[in-house]
Amino acid sequence: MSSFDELDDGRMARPPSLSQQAMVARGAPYLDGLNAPQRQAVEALEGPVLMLAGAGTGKTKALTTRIAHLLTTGTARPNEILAVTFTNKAAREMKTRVSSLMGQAVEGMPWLGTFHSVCVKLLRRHAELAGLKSNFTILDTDDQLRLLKQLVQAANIDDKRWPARQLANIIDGWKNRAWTPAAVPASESGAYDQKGIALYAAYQERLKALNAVDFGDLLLHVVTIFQTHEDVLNQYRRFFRYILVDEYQDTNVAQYLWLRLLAGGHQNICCVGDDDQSIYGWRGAEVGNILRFEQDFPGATVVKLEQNYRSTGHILGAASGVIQGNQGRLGKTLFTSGEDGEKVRLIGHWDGEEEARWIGDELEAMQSGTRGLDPLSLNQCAILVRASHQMRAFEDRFLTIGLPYRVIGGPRFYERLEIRDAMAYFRVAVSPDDDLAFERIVNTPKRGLGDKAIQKMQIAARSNGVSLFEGARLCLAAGDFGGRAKGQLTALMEGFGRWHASVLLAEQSHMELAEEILEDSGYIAHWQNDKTPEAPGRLENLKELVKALEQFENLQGFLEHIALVMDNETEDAVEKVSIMTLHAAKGLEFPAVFLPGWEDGLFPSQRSMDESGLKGLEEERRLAYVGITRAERLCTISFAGNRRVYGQWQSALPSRFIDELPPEHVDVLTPPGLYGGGYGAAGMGMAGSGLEDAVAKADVYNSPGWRRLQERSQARGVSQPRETRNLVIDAQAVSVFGLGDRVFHQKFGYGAVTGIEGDKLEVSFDKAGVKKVVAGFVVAAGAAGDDVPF
DNA sequence: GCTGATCATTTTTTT
DNA sequence: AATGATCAGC
Repeated sequence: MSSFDELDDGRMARPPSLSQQAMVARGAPYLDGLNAPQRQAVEALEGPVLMLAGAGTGKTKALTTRIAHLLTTGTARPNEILAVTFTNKAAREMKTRVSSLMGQAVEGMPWLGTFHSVCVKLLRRHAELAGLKSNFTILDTDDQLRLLKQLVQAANIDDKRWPARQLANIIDGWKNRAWTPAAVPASESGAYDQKGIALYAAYQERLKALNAVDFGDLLLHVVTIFQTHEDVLNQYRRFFRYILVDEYQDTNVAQYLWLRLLAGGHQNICCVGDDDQSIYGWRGAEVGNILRFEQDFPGATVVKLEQNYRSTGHILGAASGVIQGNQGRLGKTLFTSGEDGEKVRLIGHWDGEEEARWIGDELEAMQSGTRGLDPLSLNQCAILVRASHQMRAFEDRFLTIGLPYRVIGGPRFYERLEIRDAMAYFRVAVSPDDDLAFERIVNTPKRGLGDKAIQKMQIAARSNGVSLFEGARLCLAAGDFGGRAKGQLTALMEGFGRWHASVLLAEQSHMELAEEILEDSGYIAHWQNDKTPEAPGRLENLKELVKALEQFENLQGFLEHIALVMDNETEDAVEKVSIMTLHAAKGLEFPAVFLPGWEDGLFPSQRSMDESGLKGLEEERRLAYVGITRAERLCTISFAGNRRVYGQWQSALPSRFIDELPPEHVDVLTPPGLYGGGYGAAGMGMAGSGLEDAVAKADVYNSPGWRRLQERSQARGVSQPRETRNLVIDAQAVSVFGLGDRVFHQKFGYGAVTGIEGDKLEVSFDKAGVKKVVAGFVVAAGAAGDDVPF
């Protein structure tokens, strides 16, 4: 195990060097660029500090300057500062910015990293206290799931009725709350058909036997060690003299306990966060942590950063209006000294495809500059969606018009099948007793080893108390396999014998070794023989994987890195518009932002509201706030009346969040396609404009939500399109339908009303079957719809 | 043991 | 609509 040099606490009191004293005396230059609250947050070095930093208020600047200040004044040395973030990206950015503030590379800030990477370091030092060896492996969610599935099946549970995935979520939830199996409260005993707690215990036993941990364990084990070994805890309380925490609103209970334990002595903890940007509640984050900070750390200095340097006045106004709908906020009011800029634009569309089409056109127009705005490059534009399935409409559209785009946070490189297979090969080569990895690839490519064969190996392994790898060897020796299986498995085992020796001796470069493994195991050939269209891409990815090895000393180092750093940031020279989820957008900013899909049920997400009620709705609202505040200059919100979800057409009302936008900050755009000629025909290039479309679309624009918008725009003197005025059906028309009425729907055709629930109708359509539709989207047959030819 | 066909399922996801 | 999982048949 490595020495404790990073943790040297031998010289607690050190006089600042002369240069440091001189620096303090003349006022450090890095402080000059700060506003008053930022400066206060930077200079309050001792004791607990809560920095409430609204979106775009320069929180990273304050945080990094604080670190620089700690170092420059000689208050702390680099290795005495514990600074934790949630993402590798955030950690990297902090490192870079501290370095540039200091005017030199920061030598060893060994404890600036993600919660998980810091915990890995700690756990490797004290693995034995958690019943592990210090070279434990870190399982990803895939391994975790396969392991749980085995346990579920071993317990004779019908994994159809009780999916392993569900158990994984339950266990993750418990770990997030820092509950070991013994500590799970009785109130949870009903989980997973009463068997949850027992399976959790069995799972932890298996992990220990495998010398492995999952992501949740990294924190849980360290917290447990701190709680049960006071000497260890006290040691670290002395080492980490100053603690800084980024995105505090996203901490879960385990992380909270971890921080409280470490800060328990000196209380030199500075937490930065924004309760209005807490959007990971479904992942165990507790907004309560930040709301309770002052009780948890009495005497805390609370600093609010409210001056926004990112967005225009209208954008901030719209965001503030929306977030005000939430209860129990700590309450910040963002302001800017900049200009009001463009109002937030709001536009409704007939369906998701039209929404994508319109945004595509807008993006093209913006590149040459519109509305007096400077031309924007695609790199400066982003489309932020609630759910990833919304991305497809945009991808389809952008591919057809040849608009370059990049999807952020999509399927990640290291999560791809072929990469995971290859890494499993590497894992076995490094540690042959990595059972999960061995099991993954023992029959990939096909070696004639099916379930039965693997079962034999497992029995052999378990009854002899050895690894699966040794179990396979025993089975071979016992002559359990014949024919093809025997030959191929023998070859594979011999291969691993060679490769493992090569890892130990390090006689050849690890890149050569990696290539040899993939080649000689037949894995490359496996994809070369594969006729599916994605096979060439997979081979390409494998090449890239080997290339990525270059940056590492050896395979072990690579695997360690990969377990914790799964990001796939590919900087691209080509200008592209970014498409990502709202979650992925947190912390980013763009001059122009599009927020499509603001429909009730999609955003706010129905599921979120069903599962978490008001809490869920408030988290959705914070997501809306995060979305709007990503925009610097232009923010465009849109919704579609109809959308295809899981292959079925569904109608929806505009999001309730749209009604929460303060009208004075919003510009309601005229519905496209409603002009006979003009914009609709020329600009949109749409088929079927004119009366036919106007009649059909009148239904959408007659929905209650849309009518509210119309009223709003009318009130502000914006004229609505000529055609719609004549076609607006009175509000009562919505409730006019009765059971048995014949109705017409644009997508589903004619049908009869079979049920009424509030503003929703159940309609039995002649061709499309029974569907639930919003009353606003159907027309009484014999009224407007009948005369329209389709 | 492997392959193809049918059937059910479908959020957001820092590590 | 598309993907993944399971099951029947070879």
